[in-house]
Amino acid sequence: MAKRRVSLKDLAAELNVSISTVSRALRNHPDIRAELTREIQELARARNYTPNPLAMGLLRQETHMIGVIVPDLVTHFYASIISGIEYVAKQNDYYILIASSRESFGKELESVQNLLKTRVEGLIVCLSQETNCFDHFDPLINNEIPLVFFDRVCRTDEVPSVVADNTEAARKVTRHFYENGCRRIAFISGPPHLNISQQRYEGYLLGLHDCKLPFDEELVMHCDLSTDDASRITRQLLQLKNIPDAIFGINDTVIFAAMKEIRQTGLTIPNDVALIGFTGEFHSTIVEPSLTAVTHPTFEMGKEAANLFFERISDPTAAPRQIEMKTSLVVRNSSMKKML
Amino acid sequence: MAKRRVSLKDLAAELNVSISTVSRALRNHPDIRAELTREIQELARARNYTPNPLAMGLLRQETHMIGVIVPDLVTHFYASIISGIEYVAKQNDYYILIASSRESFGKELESVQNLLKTRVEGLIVCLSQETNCFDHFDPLINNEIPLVFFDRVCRTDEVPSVVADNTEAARKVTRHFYENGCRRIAFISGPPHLNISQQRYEGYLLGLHDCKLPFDEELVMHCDLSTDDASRITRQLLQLKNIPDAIFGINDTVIFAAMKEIRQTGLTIPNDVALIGFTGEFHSTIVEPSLTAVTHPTFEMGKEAANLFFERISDPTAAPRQIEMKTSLVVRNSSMKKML
DNA sequence: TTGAAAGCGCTAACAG
DNA sequence: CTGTTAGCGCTTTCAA
Repeated sequence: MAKRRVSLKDLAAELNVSISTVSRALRNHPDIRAELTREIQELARARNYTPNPLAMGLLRQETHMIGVIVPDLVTHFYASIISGIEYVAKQNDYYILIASSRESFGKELESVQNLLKTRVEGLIVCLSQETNCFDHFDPLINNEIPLVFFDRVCRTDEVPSVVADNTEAARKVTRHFYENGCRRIAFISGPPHLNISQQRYEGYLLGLHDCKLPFDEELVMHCDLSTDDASRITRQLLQLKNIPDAIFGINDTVIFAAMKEIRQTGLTIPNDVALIGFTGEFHSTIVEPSLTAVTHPTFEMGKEAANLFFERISDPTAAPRQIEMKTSLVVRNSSMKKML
Repeated sequence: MAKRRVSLKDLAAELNVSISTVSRALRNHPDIRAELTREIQELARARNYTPNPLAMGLLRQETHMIGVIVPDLVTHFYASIISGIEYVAKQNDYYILIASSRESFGKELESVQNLLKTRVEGLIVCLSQETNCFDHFDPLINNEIPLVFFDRVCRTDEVPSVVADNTEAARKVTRHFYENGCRRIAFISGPPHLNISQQRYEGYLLGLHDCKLPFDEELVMHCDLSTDDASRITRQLLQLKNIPDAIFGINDTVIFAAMKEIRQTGLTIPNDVALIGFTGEFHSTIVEPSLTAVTHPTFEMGKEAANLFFERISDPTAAPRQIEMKTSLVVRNSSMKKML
C-alpha cells in the first residue's frame, strides 16, 4: 500500500488534543468549543483528512458494498441495468462490486461465495443461463442477507425481484406478427428452466390463441443463447418443409444470429420471414432492415432492483415484493411485410 | 447489516483456547499441535468461518480493491476491457470497483475522489472525452498511489499506460482505402486534445503521404463522439461540392451514425462511400454491408492494464512503461468497392 | 467541555 | 506449544 494517510491520531497529535475530541469536532458535536471545532476542521481540511472506511466498516459492521452478479458484462442489457443500480447505489453512498458469471453456474456459485467473503452487505443477481438449482442462495436467505433478483429470477416467494412483463410482451409480439400477415410464427426460446423462457412461451401461446392460430410444436425451439446454437436452430427452422414466415427471438444474440442466417439463405426480411427480438435500442436501428423489438426499460430496471435492495437493508424480513416492468414493442421494418 | 458472522473469538470461546491459537491454527502455523489444529479447522469449517476482510484491511492497510474509471459502461469496448481487468484482478485476489465518468470531466473528477475515499489501492483509468486538464491525478502521483491509464491517456512520462497502435492502424486504414480505389478519404475524429484523435490523425496523414494523396482540410472533422454530432458531421461531409468517397470513423458511435446518414441520403456503401471504423467484432458483422474495422484486442488490453497496475503495487516508483497493443484491420464489405 | 478506555476482528511480537 | 498484549482507525460510553 502507498504511504499511510492522515488519521485522527495525527490530527490529535498535531493539536495536542485527544483523538475523541477530534472525532467529535469533525462531526460537529455540540460539546466541543466552537473555536476548537473550527480549528480542528481547518486542520483536517489542510491535511486532506478522509475517514478510513475500513475502520468505520469494522466498527459498524457495514461495508457499504453491494455485490452484483450478471451473466455477462458486455451485453448492453446488463451494462445498462448495472448503470441503473450504480445510480441508486451512489445516491445511498454505496458502491457496487460487479462479478460476471459468464453464463456459467460454476462461476455464479463462486461469485456468490467470493462476494460474501468480501462482506458485501448483500447481492443483486441475474441468474446464469445454466442455473437450475438455487441452493447456493440459502446462506443469504437464511441469514437475512439482502438479496434481489432481476430478469432471470427464482424463489420469488422468498426473494424480491424485478422482471419484465414477459408474458404480455410475447403475446403482443405474436399478435403484431398476425396483424402483419404472418401465419407460421416460430419462437426461438432459451433454456426451458429460465423464467424468461417460460413466461415468453406462455405469452406466445396466448397470442396464438388470441389470433386463433394453431400451435405447431416444430416452430418452438430452445437454444442455449449462444450465437452458434441460435444459427443452428434457425437453419433447422428454415429447412422445415413448411418454413415459418416469422421468427420471434428471445434476445439480442438469438435474433441477430437468425438475421444473418436468413440472409445467407437468400430469403428476405421481412417479406419471407419477419423478425422480432427482445433487444436494445442501439442494435435495432443499425441493422438493415431495422429491427422491430421489445425494449426493456433497462436503466429503470436497475434502479428498481437497487431500490428493492435498500428496502431489504432497512427491513431484511419484510415480505418480498416483485416489480414488473412494462416493456414496449417498438415497431420498425423487420416485421412489416409489404402486403401484396 | 445482517447478523454478525462468526469471528475468531467465537471459535476460541467454543474451544476454550485463545484467539491467537485459533488464528495460528487456521493458518497452519507449525507451533500449534497437529491435533488441535485439526480440531480448530474443523470447527471453523462447521461454523462457516471466513476471515473478516475489513479487519485484515485495517491491519495491513490494504483493501485489495482497484478503482476502474471508464467513459461509459455500455460500450462493448469498455465492457470488454473491464472483463480483462477483472480477470487479472481475480487471479491476484483483488476486486474492482467500477465508476463511469459518462464522458464528463466533472464526473471523472468526482469518481477519482470518491474512489480514493473508499481506499482503493489505486486506479485504472480511461479519460473522459472532456478531460483536458490532468491535475486531478496529482494526489495519486505525488503519493505514489498506483495509477494506470488505458486507451485515452495523459502524462505518460509519469504514469504507465496501455494504448493501441493508433498511428499505425490509421495509416493502414488510409492505405487500404487507397488500394480499393478511394481518393477522397475523410476522417471523422474526436476531440483534438485526446491522444487517440491526435495519433489517428497523424496516421491518416502518413497514409495520405504514402499514397501521394493530397491533404484536404475540409475532409477532417472533429466530433464530440455523440451520435447526433457524428450524424451532423456526416451530413456536412455529404454536402461538400466534392464529397468524400471514403470515411474513416474514430469509433463505433461515429461510424454507425455515418452509416445511417449515408443510407438516408440514398448513397450506397461502399460504392459511393466506403467506410471503416474502429470498432468491435459483434457490431461489425450484424450490419449490412458488414463493416471493415480496426479491431482492438480489448480483453488483452484490460489484462495488460491490470498487469501494469500490479507492477505498480509492488514497486510504486519504477519508471512507467507504456504498452502498445497491435490492432488488426479486419476487411469486410464496407470498404470493398466493386471495381467497374 | 474534554479525555481515557473499550471494542469492532485480526495479526504479530513477546512471554511463558 | 499456547496465551497476553498492543495496535490498525474509529466511535462511544463513562469519568473527570
